[in-house]
Amino acid sequence: MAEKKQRLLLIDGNSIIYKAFFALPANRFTNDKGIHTNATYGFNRMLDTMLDIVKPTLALAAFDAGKITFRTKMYSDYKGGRKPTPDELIQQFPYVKRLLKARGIKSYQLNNYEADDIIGTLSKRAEKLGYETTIVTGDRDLTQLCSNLTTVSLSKTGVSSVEHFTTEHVIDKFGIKPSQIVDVKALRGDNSDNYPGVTLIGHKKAIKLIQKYGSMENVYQHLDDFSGKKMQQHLIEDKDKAYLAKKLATIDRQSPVTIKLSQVPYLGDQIDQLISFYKDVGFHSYLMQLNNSGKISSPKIKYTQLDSKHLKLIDHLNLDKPVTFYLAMPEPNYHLSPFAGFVIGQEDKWFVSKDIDLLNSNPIKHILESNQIFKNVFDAKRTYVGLNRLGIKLAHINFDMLLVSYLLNTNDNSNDLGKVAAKHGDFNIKSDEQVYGKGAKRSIPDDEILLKHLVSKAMAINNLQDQMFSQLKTNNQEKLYRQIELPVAFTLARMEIAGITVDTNVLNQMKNKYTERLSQVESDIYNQAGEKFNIGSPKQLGKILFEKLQLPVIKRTKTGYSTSVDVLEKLAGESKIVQNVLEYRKIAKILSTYIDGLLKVVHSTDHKVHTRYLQTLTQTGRLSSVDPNLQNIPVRTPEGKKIRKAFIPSHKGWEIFSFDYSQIELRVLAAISGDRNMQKEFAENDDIHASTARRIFNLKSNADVTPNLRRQAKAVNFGIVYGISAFGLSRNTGISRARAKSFIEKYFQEYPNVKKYMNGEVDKAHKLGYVETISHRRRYLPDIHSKNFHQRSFAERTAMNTPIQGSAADIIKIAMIKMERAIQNMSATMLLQIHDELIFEAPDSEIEELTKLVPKTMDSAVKLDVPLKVSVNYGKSWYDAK
DNA sequence: CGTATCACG
DNA sequence: ACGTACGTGATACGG
Repeated sequence: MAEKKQRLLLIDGNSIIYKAFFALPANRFTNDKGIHTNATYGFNRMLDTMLDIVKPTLALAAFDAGKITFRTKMYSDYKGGRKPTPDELIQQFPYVKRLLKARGIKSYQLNNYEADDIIGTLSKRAEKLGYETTIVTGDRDLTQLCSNLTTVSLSKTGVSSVEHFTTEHVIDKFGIKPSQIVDVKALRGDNSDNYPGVTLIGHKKAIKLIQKYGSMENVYQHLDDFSGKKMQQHLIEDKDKAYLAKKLATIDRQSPVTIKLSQVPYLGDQIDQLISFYKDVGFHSYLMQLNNSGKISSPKIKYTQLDSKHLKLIDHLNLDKPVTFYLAMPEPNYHLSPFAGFVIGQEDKWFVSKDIDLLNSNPIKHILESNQIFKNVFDAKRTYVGLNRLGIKLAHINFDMLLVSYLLNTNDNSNDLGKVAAKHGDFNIKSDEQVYGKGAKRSIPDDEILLKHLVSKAMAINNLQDQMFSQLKTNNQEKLYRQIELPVAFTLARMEIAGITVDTNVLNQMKNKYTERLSQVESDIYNQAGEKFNIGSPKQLGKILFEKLQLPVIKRTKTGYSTSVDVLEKLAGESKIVQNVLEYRKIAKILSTYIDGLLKVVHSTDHKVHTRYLQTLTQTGRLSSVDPNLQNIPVRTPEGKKIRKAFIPSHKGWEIFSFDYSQIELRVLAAISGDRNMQKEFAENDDIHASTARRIFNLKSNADVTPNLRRQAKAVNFGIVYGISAFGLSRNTGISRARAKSFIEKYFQEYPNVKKYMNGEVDKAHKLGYVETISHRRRYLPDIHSKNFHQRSFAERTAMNTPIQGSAADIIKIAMIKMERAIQNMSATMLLQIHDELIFEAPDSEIEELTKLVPKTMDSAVKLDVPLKVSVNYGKSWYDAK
């Protein structure tokens, strides 16, 4: 019987690890211990690709042994002048070697030799035995080893894609045979390895010569061919260099490699080692992949499929302990999503069904609505809204896994239970994308797969609660969770359900008016440009403005000319077409985003829009709003502001109310910095920007402050809140850098504790790795240690800004919870939150009460050393509530 | 699916 | 010398 065909995979360890390091952003890949893992991750990606292609029977990874090799003895400057290997990469060598071992691949190095020589020697031995060899490297020079049995796979910039070089491919691509690569290098040298070839012979000329003469030596046999040319002289003078270069470039295929091919079988993944390795470095996606590959025996999922005849089984649950519940809605928009099924249970008792009607039967309904029985869920708000559609009032939540995960680390803001579970060490849950598919292929899978998936989710919620709660306690975040985030989830759910009424007639009338205005401006622009083009395409617009019409280029983007407002505004003075483009943009934006966009999402049944607040997304603790976003409805321009006329009360004889915190972020700053001067100004109800102007411009009293000075001071106050720099301030206000710098210095003199606060937050971020708000909401800032100036500066500004923006977010959340309780006996309804502003609707009869009650509740939400101020407006539409 | 632009606090 | 203001979402374009 013929012996089994052997396939050998040889890995150029050093080369691949370097390539991976520079291909993937180092700071995107850091584990909990702060160790970079980008090269390790990239290396593993390469392994996946190569193992899949080659399916090796033998495998070895070769590494350089050190700086001193036989080549440095020949030529001391060999590889001289290279930058030292970055620390972040050196750290990863032990990881990569452990990874290789866990994946069943031996690592090998040899004193005095480079990885290339080990690979050259072993591939030669393999050829003699008739083995197929694949060499994976990032170094082109190794293509000199190509033969009919040996392929060189060169990894490209993206780590996992490779280009396979066979003998034919080398000839095709380089125009010479593999063995002639060293001849080319003999003539041209190698800059990166720091040895010269022949003066004035570069890559192209060297190839031409070798194509003609076959080898470097043969070029020297025919020196006469070059008589009379400069090149002859160079060839003669640099002959020694050329011969040395050839020696340096030639891979030693007879090196004293001690390991035998029979000693490097490819063993395949060593599952236990690999799991512990992936856990140590934090490769969650690989753990999930391993899990889904079926290579790990996952815990048995035992469940009972429930039907209407067997609801009695639920009585076996211990209702003194929390019951875990999961409601499956495959679409992101839970106001509209169909229901796919549900799970209810605890510990080792799980009941699952696709029959949603069962939820309205007892004892399930009773359990969900009970104020005595604790429930565990993933995303309380989503679950509440879903159940509300079925007429069930979810109450008494103990553990919301999504919310807790977000509070523990705002960076982990995935909404997928499988991914969140993996972050907390449970790798047995598939992501929804894996189960339902994505894009056009999305569908509900077969019952067995679906039900198992749902049960596995509920089990993860059940299994992770203790561990995640204990972390919450360690972080001192229990109050934040139980008294702010969890209650506000329900407040938000009820606001979303309430929705806000939209008068589509108003929008449709605006649509007609603006469409006509847009086509007028459009034809003006075409006339002024002398041709038709797509005004909405920055590329085409740039061509017209900066090439055809020769307007001065003020700013560029990565891809071409910038045509953003600040650029166009600078050009508007000299050009009518630019004014028209600005007008066109403004109207087009209102039409597409606000008129058409809103009309698309108004529910036909109740004439309302029901936004969804994302409670676990932002890094600061703010909410965001989607589908539609009601936190960015226009207000700054008269044309845009008219959109607000479409937002009206849901009943005749009602009003829309707006309650605004005035300068809440500056007040928070005054409070948490403890700056007496700023506190005093707020206590005395001064115009804060005027007071700032008085201070930085050395005026006697606020009465001396001109509108222009006040405007500049206001900009400085904004800058302070954002984590100021002179550069940022000058850029944003148009004042000189020097002037901006002097403003900031004076500001810090006048408000000394603000400066102390800023420095203190940056220090905290350095020492602890995070900053926090007044309610202990945390934001981790790994980039604070970055060596990259840009990234580090950003982390520093974030350290200053997050406690301010985040504490303001805490305050309004507290106010919302209190507000809901305060109006529970009124008809008034809270509808929207826009960061520092709450929108209500209420009957005329409640105007007086509400306009007193809301500000009182909002300004007493928390106790600060600074008063909070709330302004009130109301009217027949949101537009009129001004 | 990434980039540019622009809407809000 | 370096060279960014903080936090979001929706839309249109174009590869």
